[in-house]
Amino acid sequence: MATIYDVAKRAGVSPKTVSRVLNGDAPVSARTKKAVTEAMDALGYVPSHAARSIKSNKSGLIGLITGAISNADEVATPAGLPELFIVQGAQAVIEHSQKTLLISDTGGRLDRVPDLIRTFQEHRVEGLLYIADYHKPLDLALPGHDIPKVLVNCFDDLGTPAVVPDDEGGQYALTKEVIAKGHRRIAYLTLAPAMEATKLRLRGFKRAVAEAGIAFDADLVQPTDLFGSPGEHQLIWDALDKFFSGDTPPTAICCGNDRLAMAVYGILRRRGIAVPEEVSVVGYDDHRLISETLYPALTTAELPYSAMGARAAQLLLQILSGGAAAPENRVRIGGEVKRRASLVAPEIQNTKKIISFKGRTET
Amino acid sequence: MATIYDVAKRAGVSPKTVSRVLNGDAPVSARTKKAVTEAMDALGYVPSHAARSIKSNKSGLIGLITGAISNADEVATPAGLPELFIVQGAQAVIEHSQKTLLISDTGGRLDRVPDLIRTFQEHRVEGLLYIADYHKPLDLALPGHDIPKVLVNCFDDLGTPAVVPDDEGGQYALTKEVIAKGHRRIAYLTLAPAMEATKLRLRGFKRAVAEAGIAFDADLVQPTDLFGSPGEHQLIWDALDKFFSGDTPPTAICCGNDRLAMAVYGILRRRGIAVPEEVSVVGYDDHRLISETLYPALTTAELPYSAMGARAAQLLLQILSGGAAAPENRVRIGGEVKRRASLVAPEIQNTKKIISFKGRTET
DNA sequence: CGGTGTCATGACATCGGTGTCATTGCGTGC
DNA sequence: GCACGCAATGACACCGATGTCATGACACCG
Repeated sequence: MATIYDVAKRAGVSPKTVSRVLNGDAPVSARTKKAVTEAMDALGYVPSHAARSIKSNKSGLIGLITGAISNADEVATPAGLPELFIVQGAQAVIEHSQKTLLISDTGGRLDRVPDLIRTFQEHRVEGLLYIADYHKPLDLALPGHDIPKVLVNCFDDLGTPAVVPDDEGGQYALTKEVIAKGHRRIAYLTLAPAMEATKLRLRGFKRAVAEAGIAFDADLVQPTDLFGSPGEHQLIWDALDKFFSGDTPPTAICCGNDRLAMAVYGILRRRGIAVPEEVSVVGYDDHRLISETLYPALTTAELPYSAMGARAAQLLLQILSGGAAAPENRVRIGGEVKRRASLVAPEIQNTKKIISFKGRTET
Repeated sequence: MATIYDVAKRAGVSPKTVSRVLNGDAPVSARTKKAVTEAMDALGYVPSHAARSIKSNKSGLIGLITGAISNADEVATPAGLPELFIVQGAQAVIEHSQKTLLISDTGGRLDRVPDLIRTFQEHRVEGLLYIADYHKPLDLALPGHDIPKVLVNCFDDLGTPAVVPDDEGGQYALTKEVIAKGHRRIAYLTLAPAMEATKLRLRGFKRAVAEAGIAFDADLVQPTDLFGSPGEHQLIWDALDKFFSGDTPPTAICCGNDRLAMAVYGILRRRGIAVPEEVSVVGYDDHRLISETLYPALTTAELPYSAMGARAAQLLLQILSGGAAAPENRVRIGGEVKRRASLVAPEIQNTKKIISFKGRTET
């Protein structure tokens, strides 16, 4: 690879002058500039990042640690793949900041994190984004005390800046939406009770129900945690069985995430219960691959991963530029309720169970 | 950040000796080694990658270009998210090679690729993996002639090494599986006809059908291309309508991908046709989020993205180490047929349409 | 006991850029 | 006509590592 010396020799100037043309930080005559530019083109010269950063002591790199790439085939992980949207959001912001994102993957193994951070340190990253696969307390002590960090989708109790989803607010808004349609008997198939998201969302669910003057019925809340395990479908089956064997079955079912809703669709079909004609179903996440493709399309609460990534990146850049020192160290990002065909008013349920195949119109 | 000089001063040795301890490339007395190690720990010293690479003229970096991260919410893209599994496969191999993967994202915009490659050149990447979002001819001329490259999920006509899925073989094997169950009337909802995958898979489908002595019925093949568009469900609905309004409706439906199969499940349910009791359904991709979660679970052909990524990375590393110059420049990777509940023999169809809700056992 | 080989270590140059300071040439004001 | 200022450029040191070569201290051999 050509160096600045090669360019200088070819253009008949000193290396320093080539440097000036590159950076435009000092006056260079038009003639000289032209000669240098031509020499650079002829040689295919590209400046060496390494040489620059060694002198300036600035790498222009932002490290990002995620398990998303390796978790991608881990159906067992509750949130699963969408974590990548966080990466996407961060990438979009970093891209506009003259910095380069260095993405590393844990390979799903937390014990690799220290190695990854070590590699980042070798590259002298200026800041670090740590992305958890789902909303939870940080599950390890991050080394690299001197690197500014922003946590995403997780949080610690040391005051490290963190960006998390507003799970309570999201489930609250979604439940309000269900209630607004007229539902009073609302079942809730939650994710694992120990999960942060489950705790927060259940709080939002209860708040919405209470505000509507509906008595909370614990029998209508069932955890279905064995995600991706062979017994999962059976667990959901049993939970639905409980709901529908009671005297007053629910007219709407909230699901812990869209994936769960997808399984519920299939099991309800086998059970002979039509969605949304006999029961409305809503999810959580707005995993569009699921929510938009399911038939009928799924009403769900958006898990604002992309916005979280973007916000975290902004926060980090702000910290790096010496900006306002963490005003609040945990930022909660809210998402929208996505209204689709799976949620309808209970009054119109049971009125159009027979749908003609032909002549049907798309809603 | 501490330098090798700081460490040397603290340990009372020369910088070169510290270097020797770091690299273990020359004998150092045990006493000295201990002093140096302690100094490094005390100062939190981490060697500078930039300084190393400037001297050795080796960056140890492999560039990877993908649109996966940004495409992640693009339901409209046929293959969509799974492209990430390619990244995962590559990552896993690179990780074991003492190299660091530099991942960049096109943001879905091909015109950004030259910029990304320029950034890679500044970092002096030693090789480049270019990953397309679905199997297709390379859609742009890649700059950076002097960088060894491997294409993944795409190919050009310049002889650049490429790793692609064996679409024909995959559909052939899957169709053979359907036929082996006893099906003779097999419908096929394809992806867009112009797609590479569609052409190849259709070839595999026809080959399997022909080998079984089944006459190819063009009416049973319907393209359903408007992916993710609002009219998509309608298009599938119409195609299914055609299939089932004939005299001898199909007993099995092959779908262009798992997402399509998911939509088919919902529409068949609305139509009152049970899967797999009345019709078997198979997909393509083995997008596990879908194939394992759908109820009943989906029989499908694996799109071996992870293996493709791994193979491509191996190939690139081999080229970098001056290994065998591209023996064959297009490597086709085959995937397995994943047998799940959605495909059953036609004889047993229609025999168990009524399933009791309770007492059911998981298969 | 002197020559020789090995071990352990350091001095110095070098990689590809950039910061600092010096130098040259030319127009301008008095 | 001379001092001065500014534009344009170059010489040189330096960033943090490592390669090359030299050096001093021993041990071993004849």
